[in-house]
Amino acid sequence: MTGHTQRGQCAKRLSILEAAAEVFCNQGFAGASIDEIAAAACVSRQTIYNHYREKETLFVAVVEDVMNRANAMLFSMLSTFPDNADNLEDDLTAFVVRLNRNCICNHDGKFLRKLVQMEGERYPHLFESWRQHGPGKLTTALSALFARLAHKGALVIDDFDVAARQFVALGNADLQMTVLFGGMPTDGELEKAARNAVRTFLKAYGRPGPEKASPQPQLATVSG
Amino acid sequence: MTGHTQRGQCAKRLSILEAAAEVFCNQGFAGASIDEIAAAACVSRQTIYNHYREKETLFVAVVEDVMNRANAMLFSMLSTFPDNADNLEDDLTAFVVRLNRNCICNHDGKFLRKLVQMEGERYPHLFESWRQHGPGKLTTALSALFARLAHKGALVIDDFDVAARQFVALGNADLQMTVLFGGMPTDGELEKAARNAVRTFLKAYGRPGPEKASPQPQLATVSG
DNA sequence: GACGTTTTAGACAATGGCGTCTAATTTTAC
DNA sequence: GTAAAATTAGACGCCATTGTCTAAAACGTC
Repeated sequence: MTGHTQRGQCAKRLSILEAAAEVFCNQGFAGASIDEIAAAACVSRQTIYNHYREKETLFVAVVEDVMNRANAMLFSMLSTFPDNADNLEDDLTAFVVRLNRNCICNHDGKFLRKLVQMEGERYPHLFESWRQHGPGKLTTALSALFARLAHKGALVIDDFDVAARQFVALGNADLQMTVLFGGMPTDGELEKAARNAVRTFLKAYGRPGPEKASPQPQLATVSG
Repeated sequence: MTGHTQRGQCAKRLSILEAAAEVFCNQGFAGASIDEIAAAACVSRQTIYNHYREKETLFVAVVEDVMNRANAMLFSMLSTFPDNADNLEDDLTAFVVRLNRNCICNHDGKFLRKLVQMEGERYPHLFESWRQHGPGKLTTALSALFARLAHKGALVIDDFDVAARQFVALGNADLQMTVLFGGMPTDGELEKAARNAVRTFLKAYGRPGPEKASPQPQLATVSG
């Protein structure tokens, strides 16, 4: 190894991280065994100890890895905000669908939620970082978006932060159980959930003006 | 033992269940040790094996015990619904405060949430029962309440089930992080969160009629 | 006070996981 | 091709935990 190391290592590393994420997620930190991780990664136990000093080191590395992926995904999502106020309902709906699919209900989202619940108190620094870069970034960005839209007159909002948190909460309202048990909703469920969420959000915060926010005022909602 | 057994046992049983709940919640099933539970319960290890055949038996008993308490609490809450439409905002707010304090953010709520996340896949029957008797009962009851209120003309709702889920989701929107990390919000936070939730809910579903739903249309919201 | 039950402390074997070590083998770099 | 580095399988010591067992103590009831 003459300096820039990585290559054969890299494949093994990724294999280990992936397998460890799976096993930690299913068994928890205490329940996960290094041997099981090694087997799942098709790697010898010693190789794991070669890369990570001990079980805890591996665990922290796994969490950081998943967090990085999740953060990158969130960041790429936040750059696709709807910025003009035409088609606001459809744009927001599409955003919620993608947010739920790519950040909340996906593999990494499930992993982080489980881990925060299970080991959050044991690694406060790790999960404080998650909070800031995940939910924190999301609500901050949403808050800014809503401020822009309110400035344009497309929304009527008194507290942008509250509205942002409520937006996220509404986006998950119909998926709570699926999400809690780790399932992935179907495309249809994602679509329905997002539509219900945005419809209610706009009923509460949409401009009351030209009666355009909700096209069919009294039609039955797509039920969950 | 002359027939109806229980008495000295009962105290020990409760002590064991309480301690086990604490330890299981903090360490997870795999991480919890019988000795630690015994020590926390001020009981010898053999006594535990005397009441519960093995670790898993104890675990199931603990979950069922907590679920029963939580269900009883929820049931008592559901009987205190606001039923008349005057003071709807205040009544709903008070309900959300109590719901969050007594069912969502309290000890048992935290325990069940953690356990559902951690071990839900390993005990599907147990947690299906939780889902039905907990969140299921809650949204059903809320749905019925909203139907009554809509019938009276106090609310305008197209899909009662969706509205019920959204109501719960909004009630937690401002507390997500506190709840996730197992903390108990202060009274002030509970009050603010509930008020924000109900205000938004009524903006979306309140009768638009005599401009009474939101007393100060454009005043700043109590921010979270 | 006597008897049956429950509890207790501790010893005990069995299991399984962690982390180390070694010697052989494979991969990589040059 | 050769040397350095990485990987592997497996054995090993160590420790924690589970669940059993036993003999003594505490308890409750009559």
